[in-house]
Amino acid sequence: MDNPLNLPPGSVRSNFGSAFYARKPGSAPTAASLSHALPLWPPVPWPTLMVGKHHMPFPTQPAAKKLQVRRLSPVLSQDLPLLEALQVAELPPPRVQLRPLQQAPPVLKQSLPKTEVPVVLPMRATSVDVRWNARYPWNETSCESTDRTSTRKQCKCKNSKCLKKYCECFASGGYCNDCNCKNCYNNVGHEAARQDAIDAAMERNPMAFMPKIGNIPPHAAQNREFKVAEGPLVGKHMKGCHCKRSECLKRYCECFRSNILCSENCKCMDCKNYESNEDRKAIRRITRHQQHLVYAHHMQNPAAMGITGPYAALSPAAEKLSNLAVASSGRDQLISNNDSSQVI
DNA sequence: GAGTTTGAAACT
DNA sequence: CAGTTTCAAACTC
Ligand SMILES: [Zn+2]
Ligand SMILES: [Zn+2]
Ligand SMILES: [Zn+2]
Ligand SMILES: [Zn+2]
Ligand SMILES: [Zn+2]
Ligand SMILES: [Zn+2]
Repeated sequence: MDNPLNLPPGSVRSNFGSAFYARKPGSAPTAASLSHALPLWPPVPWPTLMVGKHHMPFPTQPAAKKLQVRRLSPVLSQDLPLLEALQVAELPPPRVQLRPLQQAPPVLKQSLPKTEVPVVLPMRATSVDVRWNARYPWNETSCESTDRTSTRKQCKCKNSKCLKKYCECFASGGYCNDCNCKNCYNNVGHEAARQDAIDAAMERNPMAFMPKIGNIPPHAAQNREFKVAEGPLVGKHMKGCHCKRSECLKRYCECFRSNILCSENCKCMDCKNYESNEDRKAIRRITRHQQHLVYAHHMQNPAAMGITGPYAALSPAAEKLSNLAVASSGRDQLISNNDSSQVI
């Protein structure tokens, strides 16, 4: 969505490989990594892997998981098409393919602070969500909002020209569109510079524009049902987070903001983003509640939402709840007890 | 709205 | 690779 103009989108699809390779014939490292990466990737971006370690604080199981997977080639061919269908995403296109398409969709933007749903694609097939970048969860579930609102957040970059991954628009492979950035080069008027930036980012990290969250659902994928909305979490962050102070229960954590549990890929400290954690459950509960409130509010007065903080648009009641959540996560005592019963 | 905190991305 | 700096979002007040 949002990629208005341009589109690079396609990229994802079938052309991963080509895209990668396409660019600089020269870069050795890149090529090397890619080559080995390629085989695995095509379809679902991150097939699976697993393993690992993870220090789970408690007994809980690693939520994460174990999945196994296998399959490679066969999948490839199949999946590709699927992916293509589902995803519309955008990826920075290799230079070659740029297409000047134009026009930007209307895009509506906005939404609540939204939580990001990781998404699950209910639909057809397969799978997974692929979000291009955890930093930007825009993904909306297809069913839900798909049509309308293509939610996208507007960046407010000031020093990066929106040509570094610090910019969420750029990081997600999209162009800035109706953002509040300054000195923005992430637009069709600066295509050359943008492409150079893409190349540079890819050179630093060949997987720079690959989805950060991989799902893995061999079987899950096949079962359409899944838990559609909400569920906690399907998928895992491929690089894992490295949080030190947020306990992975604040949006500073990419796993948390993508609504997925931390996995063995994460190297976080004092992580509470694991299945059995009570603080996490409480927060999720509240978040959900907020969404409802917000949604309701939104319905009433669409114009109301703002840009402000996460809870800004919430009704007072919601705000209180959110505060409560925060407090609880912190360390207070009461929280947990109070909720003794519930949760998810 | 200004100021602080946070962790990814970039840089050395 | 580790350590540091930069950056913009998330959060706080
Ligand atoms: Zn930007
Ligand atoms: Zn932008
Ligand atoms: Zn911009
Ligand atoms: Zn984390
Ligand atoms: Zn994590
Ligand atoms: Zn964690």
